[in-house]
Amino acid sequence: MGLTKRYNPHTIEPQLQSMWRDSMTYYFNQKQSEETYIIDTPPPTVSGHLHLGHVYSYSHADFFARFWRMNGRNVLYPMGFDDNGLPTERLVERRLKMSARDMGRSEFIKQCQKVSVEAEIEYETLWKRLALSVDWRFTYRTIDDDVRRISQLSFIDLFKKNLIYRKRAPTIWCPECRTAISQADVSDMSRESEFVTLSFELDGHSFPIATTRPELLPACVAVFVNPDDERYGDMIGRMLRVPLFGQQVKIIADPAADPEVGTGAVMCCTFGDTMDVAWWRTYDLNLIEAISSDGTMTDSAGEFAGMDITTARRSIKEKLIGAGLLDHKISIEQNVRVHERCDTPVEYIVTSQWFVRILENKEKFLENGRQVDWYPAHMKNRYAQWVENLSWDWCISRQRYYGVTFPIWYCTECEEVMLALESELPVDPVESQPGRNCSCGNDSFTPDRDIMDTWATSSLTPQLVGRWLQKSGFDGQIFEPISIRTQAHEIIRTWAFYTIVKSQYHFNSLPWKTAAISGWALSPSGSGKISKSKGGGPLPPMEMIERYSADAVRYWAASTSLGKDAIISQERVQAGAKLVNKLWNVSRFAQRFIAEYQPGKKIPELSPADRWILSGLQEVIEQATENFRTFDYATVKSMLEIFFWNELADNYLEMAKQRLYEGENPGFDGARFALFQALLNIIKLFAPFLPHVTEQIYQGLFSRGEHFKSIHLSPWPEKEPVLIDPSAQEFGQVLTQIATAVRRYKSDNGLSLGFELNALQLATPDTDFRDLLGQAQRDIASITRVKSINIDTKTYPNLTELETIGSLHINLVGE
RNA sequence: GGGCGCUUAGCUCAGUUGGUUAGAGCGCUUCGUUUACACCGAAGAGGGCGGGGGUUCGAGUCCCUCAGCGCCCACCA
Repeated sequence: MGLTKRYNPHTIEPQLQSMWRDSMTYYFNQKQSEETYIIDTPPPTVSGHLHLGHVYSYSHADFFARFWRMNGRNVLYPMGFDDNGLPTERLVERRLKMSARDMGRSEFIKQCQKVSVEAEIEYETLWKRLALSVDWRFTYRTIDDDVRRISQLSFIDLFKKNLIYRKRAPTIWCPECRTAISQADVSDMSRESEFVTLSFELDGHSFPIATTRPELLPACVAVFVNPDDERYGDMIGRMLRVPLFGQQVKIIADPAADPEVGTGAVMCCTFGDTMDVAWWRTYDLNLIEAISSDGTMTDSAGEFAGMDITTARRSIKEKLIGAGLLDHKISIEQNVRVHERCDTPVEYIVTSQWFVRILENKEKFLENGRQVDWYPAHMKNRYAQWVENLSWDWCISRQRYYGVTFPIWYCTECEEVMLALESELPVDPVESQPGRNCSCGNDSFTPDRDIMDTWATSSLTPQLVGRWLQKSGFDGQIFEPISIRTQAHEIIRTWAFYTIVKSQYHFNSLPWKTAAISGWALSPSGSGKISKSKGGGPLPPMEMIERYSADAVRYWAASTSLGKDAIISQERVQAGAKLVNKLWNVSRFAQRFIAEYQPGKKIPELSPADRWILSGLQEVIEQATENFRTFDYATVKSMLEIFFWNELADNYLEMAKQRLYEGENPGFDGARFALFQALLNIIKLFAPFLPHVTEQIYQGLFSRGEHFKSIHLSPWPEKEPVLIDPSAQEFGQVLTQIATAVRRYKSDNGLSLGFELNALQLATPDTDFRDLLGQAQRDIASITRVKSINIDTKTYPNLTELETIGSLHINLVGE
């Protein structure tokens, strides 16, 4: 099969994708005994729209998959979909403009499933079009039965190991989503806020206290001052009267109260922030719940009961002003903690939730983090810092609907937990009953109606991928660390951390040996000029692929190294498209000489140019391989590009052309051999990045000789030590410089590069140098288009001097 | 407040363990249809590597320091 004149990615790419699918190119071989390479790639969560950030980091995983596959590993590269949980729920609520509560549990779940399926199709279509070399037979969905079974089993295992507990306690709460959330679900948001100073009352006198949250006055249970604050020294232990609400609260001294802030006295409410929670615990204070789980004020707020938080704050302030109890207010920039899924400020309210014990094992998790190889290495710090700063156990229960249910019921008599049996999993406790008696003899139970945090399930992806407990999968079960986790940096604190937790608790092992952390793709809009000059933001991934090709988009994704954020750049994608085209054209040029050719065992006689390019090739093979092993795909890509374009295409081919065109001549075999080797190896090295064009070239020129059905199943290049020749590489530089000197002459004189010059004189007193130049006569003549080359010991008068390189003088004869 | 990363041509980025005149792509200038390619080729212009100090025969490359940007974490009455 020959190469067509033009390479059209829009038709070829889908054709190749079908071919790979039909010939099961990316299948993991379950029977094969070769070393496996198992990839734990993020199951994307339903987000509503796909962007190039997805393409960016998933491409990186695919580079590794393809590299290791060509290196003989039996690669298992599955895809998953994290369809359960709040992201899907939020999306459904947004789309239908209706809350889950209003829709009803079963209808809502139905809608979530529908949206999940649609989103998954969209993802799968994109992944396939991008040519991720996924084995789609192993796809998992976090809402599927077998995944729910594993997730519930995980719960039961943790329960039996006493690593999980249920407790009624202050919990981080999202009033918008009306569920408990975990520390990891919280992020910061900066906003304008009003810091007001209120008059508390001490023995008939005003006692000013500043706060941003006057609506919490009904929940005020104490006031704290710093023990060293002279203003308050004699007031400690006395009682204050809370404005408007009238309850009496004690003044307590605690070093955490900062004399510099506000009036130095701070009210403690149950609960305004984590400090309040800590004080409440330490001093065993009263509990007054001012805010209910739906984000409205409770009866404790008296006339303000039922108002939402913002309205209550405003109303209470107005009332305070009216009563002359609000001294003054100032505007401040305040950082508030918000639920990252909806940006709603979180509250701390007392509820019963399930927690996984993580605080007591921080040290172990830090140790495990140190044992993982992080790429880039500094991502390890990010993990460590998160673990060190953890201050809550992992709350895994959510008062939501679409997710994995807890496999438990509570006895209506003694409230003891009844676990489902492993054989019953997956189970929805709302839909069934234990069918056996509680240890107290009672046979009536209430189900746990919550669902699990989505991370409680996705933290098991190494086990899902490893087919934990599935007899239908591999022989045996894979619990040992799998090869690699690829993910972006923002979910180190969630996905990476929780995965380490689960593997530790279930198997006392690491989940994976290596974590490769990608950065983000950033929109160019923030950086000014680019978006202005090109108009508008980045294209959606599918449009980008359609406009330029999947290979071109992948090229962009390979252009910024692991861990770094990449600006989305159409220019960069375009450069990828040009590279694809160049690869095609070089191959079309080569086709004429190597289509029927198969190099023999014996290396033919090589010209200096042949030796130069072949030695350079060995160096590229070696360095590309080394860099790929340390996940530095970006260096590999750029090194290949320079070698291919600047050295092979721009210079070597010009040096070899004469010998190639002439056919049977003493230099022909060498040129053909070098061209064959260089091109075959280059397309193999490019294959992980540009799977389509390299495959098409391989099918056209090389597969017949190599006997592999796909370049992606062919072996990765290995360097040939006999072809390594440092002096040839040095001399290659000289050849290039001679070419440049002549090209400059033509350029300066407005001559075409094809213009035939009569004679070139190369003069040097160095005998060995002259000998080499003699061997390279045809190489030089070919690239310079000079009819004759005179090699002399010294220059003569009346020559046009073009360049001097060391002892070598390059002169033009008689023009 | 703590941590991490970044700061190299107009733009987007490479610059290995410190070593000759700092690189690429895009953009720009001039020129050019050579039996692969105008999605091309050639020749150029353009930066002295954020500021300052130091180590060294020699530093984008190591050390100190300052500044700006970004991210993470903490605080956030």
